[in-house]
Amino acid sequence: MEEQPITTAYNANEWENKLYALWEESGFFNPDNIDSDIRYANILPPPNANGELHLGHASGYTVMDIFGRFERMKGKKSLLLPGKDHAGIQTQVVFEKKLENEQGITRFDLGREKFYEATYDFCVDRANYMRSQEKRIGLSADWSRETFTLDTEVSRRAIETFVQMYHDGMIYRGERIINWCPRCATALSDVEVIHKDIPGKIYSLKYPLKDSNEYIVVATTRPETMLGDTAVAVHPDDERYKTLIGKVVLLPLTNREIPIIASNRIDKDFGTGAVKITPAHDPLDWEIGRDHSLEVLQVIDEKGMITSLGGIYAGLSVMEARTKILTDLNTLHLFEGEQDHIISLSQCERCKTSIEPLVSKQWFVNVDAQKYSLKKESIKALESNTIIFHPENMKGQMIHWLENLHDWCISRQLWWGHRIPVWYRDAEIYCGITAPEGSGWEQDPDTLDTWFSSGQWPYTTLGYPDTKDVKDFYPTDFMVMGRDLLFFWATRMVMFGFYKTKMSPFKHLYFTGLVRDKEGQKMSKSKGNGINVLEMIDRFGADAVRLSLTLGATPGLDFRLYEEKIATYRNFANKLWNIGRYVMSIQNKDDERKSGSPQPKTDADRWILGRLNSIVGEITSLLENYQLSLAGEKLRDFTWNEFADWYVEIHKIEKNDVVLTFVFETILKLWHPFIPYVTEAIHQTFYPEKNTLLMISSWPTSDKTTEKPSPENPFDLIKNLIITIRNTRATYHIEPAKKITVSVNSTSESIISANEAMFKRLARIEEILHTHEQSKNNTILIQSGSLQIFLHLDGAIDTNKERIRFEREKAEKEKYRSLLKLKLENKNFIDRAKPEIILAEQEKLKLIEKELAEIDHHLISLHAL
RNA sequence: GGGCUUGUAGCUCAGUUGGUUAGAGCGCUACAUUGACAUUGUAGAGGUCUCCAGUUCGAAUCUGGACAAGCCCACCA
Repeated sequence: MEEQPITTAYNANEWENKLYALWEESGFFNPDNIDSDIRYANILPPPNANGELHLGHASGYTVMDIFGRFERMKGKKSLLLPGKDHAGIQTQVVFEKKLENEQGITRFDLGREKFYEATYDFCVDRANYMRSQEKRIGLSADWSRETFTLDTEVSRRAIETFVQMYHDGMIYRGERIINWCPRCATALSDVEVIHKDIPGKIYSLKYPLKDSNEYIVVATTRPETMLGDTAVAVHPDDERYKTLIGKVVLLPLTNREIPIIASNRIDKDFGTGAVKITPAHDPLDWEIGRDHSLEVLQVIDEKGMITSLGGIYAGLSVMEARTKILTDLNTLHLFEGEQDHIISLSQCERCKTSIEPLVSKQWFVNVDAQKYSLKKESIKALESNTIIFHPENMKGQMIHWLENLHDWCISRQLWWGHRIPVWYRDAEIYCGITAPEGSGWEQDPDTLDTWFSSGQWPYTTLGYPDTKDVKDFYPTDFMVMGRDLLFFWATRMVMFGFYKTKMSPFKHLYFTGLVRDKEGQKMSKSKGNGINVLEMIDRFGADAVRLSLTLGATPGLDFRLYEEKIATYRNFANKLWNIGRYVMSIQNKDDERKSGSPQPKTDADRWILGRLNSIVGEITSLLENYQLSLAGEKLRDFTWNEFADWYVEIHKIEKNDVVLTFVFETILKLWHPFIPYVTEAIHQTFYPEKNTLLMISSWPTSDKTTEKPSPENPFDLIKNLIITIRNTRATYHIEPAKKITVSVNSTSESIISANEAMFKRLARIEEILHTHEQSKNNTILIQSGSLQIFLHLDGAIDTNKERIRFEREKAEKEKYRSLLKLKLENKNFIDRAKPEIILAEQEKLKLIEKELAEIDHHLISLHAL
């Protein structure tokens, strides 16, 4: 790639597109170009083809890409397979609106075929746009394998499953009560209906008994449905109504005769305890109606209007009918009253129109069929831990949902989607992939629920059953989705996967939380509190956005995002870039590459290499255990607080270019999955001529045999000593520029001498006096473990300040000492803890005792002053 | 009605088999421009880990309960 200027600050905008092109051209997004026997696969959730990249996508993609890149660097053939979803109902709603707004026409003006073609073109166009946005977040997906749910092959495989299930007796067509959206004019499954509690009224209506002056009072929130009542139900044990069971009611307004029946589904304590039964327009009434073979009268049609069965109310809308019926009942003195009541309103998930429960002929999946029970088989598989859930509790939720699963309505009265593979000729019915031989056959006009095809996504995309990709990559390793998709998508994939392929479609199922705003509110267009991902990428860089979406986020739990947060991660990317600039400046000066096997010379070298070694081990194991956030945070702390703040500073005094370069290059590799752009940018600047990619460099390994650092590690002693000196200088308001003299006694001499240059520089020391006599006049004692030095202050020391400083230190240490003592005197602790831990604790105690003794000693001499 | 989740510094959150002298980032205070970085550095203040009981030698961590917040599911008309 062309050379980039090494700017003072990292400029993400100037790098990102070029780096992405570099990766894409390398061909390594495609696992076929990676030489390995180990494979890793993650089928990416297909976003709706009509959409735009939002934070939800970005957070999922970041998780997927981090693991994809991690596995690739570990040397696996790593496949991230992208795709797009036709999103049946949603796309049709969007596109119909577009037609209406732009051309003032409906889908009927175009006709089914033309409408389908136009929608297809629209999707292709939008998909291209969407793809370009997916690339911006740095997604290392294999675009050569990208699929669309309506691709010929993908469709055929999804349809094949319908046919197979049909012949296995798991799919049937039946007349049942379903959720009907009058606006979308289609049936919906239960999950596509949302419930919203709204304030409303519950009305009490008097139903006169036949041949009597008595009434039975029923309570209802939907009086208009009374036109279709075919019974009144009471609980069999309800004393108030026991004598009425079996009697006949004269339904007001229509004067139809309907029976009073007993059903134990009725709650005696709710309302009046008597319920009007409308089998055609209420799910519970439908069930009761079926139990008692009641007549089903459809009085509301598919547009939400009263049908001709509604007599004088025919042609009115539901709400008009409600008002008129209440007025009419009032006139007849049959309206007893109304009460405020919270109504659970059912709405279409897509267009928010009120759902009308209707009886309709639809296709259903029998989830508990005799030959194969999707429900039971899935639960069985989940209970045997075939899939590892992140977080774990989602598994229980899925099982619970499956246990309560009803048959799934899969036919939609839409034009956009997979056409149901069933043909009719008079009474004949045929189910198959293609139309049957002979003439006169007509295909079912309905399409399949979107989730019927996306539920099969992991294997239809790979080409189940017999392609090479299936053999190589199925079952897949990893699946990520927002927690809101648990019931829509995850459960369907589990059910289909076990049925069709006899195995779990993925080994790990990872849920991201929902992104919320700074106040914890859901982001939405209407609230105007949304954050535009692409704008954030433009302003802060994709790496910053990636970090802001993963660090501090817990699987399955919502998290808050706001600009300041993204900005701090932009600052981190910049920090890394500038560490890179420092490392590069060393290299350029010497005009040779210093990378190689690092040989430690100083205590600092040994320290940083030891720390690096444990960080490599920790990060690797955290990532292998899906602990993204923790891995990233540890890495950031190491990079910034240990490497940059200490080792880089020390390198300015005691140079070991090989160690510096080695540690930095290792850090770059560890960071690459999280922040691919800035790390690759640094790598490309490092080795412009070498044509290597950090993206496919090998993941660092840790040396597990290395000895563990002890608390008396020389570098840590010096480091703490320096911190204590800085602290004391601040207490005494000694100007940072002012250098001071210290005295060192014999016990501390060797460590101080070995680190003299860096110690002098970092603690701002002028001169080190080596005295065997502890000079106490006009000096302040500073200690760090067994290390002791005395600061010489020119003026008289402030005994009061000193005393406060030491009293405070003493109190802290005494607290610690008592805790240690308690622990070590504890029999159970001594019995159970590992010997090396006990030893370490004992060592700590000894050290504390020694320090405390020194402090006491010092306090006495302070008193003497 | 059932289920799930959360409650740790002013704010956002870590803290994974119970043992660290409870952490980070932002914000705040005081200094600082020393060979990359002010998108920076040094130091500091700030927490009875929501509350109550229990298990334990030891609990932010485990158990039970209370309180608060949020989410999901469900056919109370």
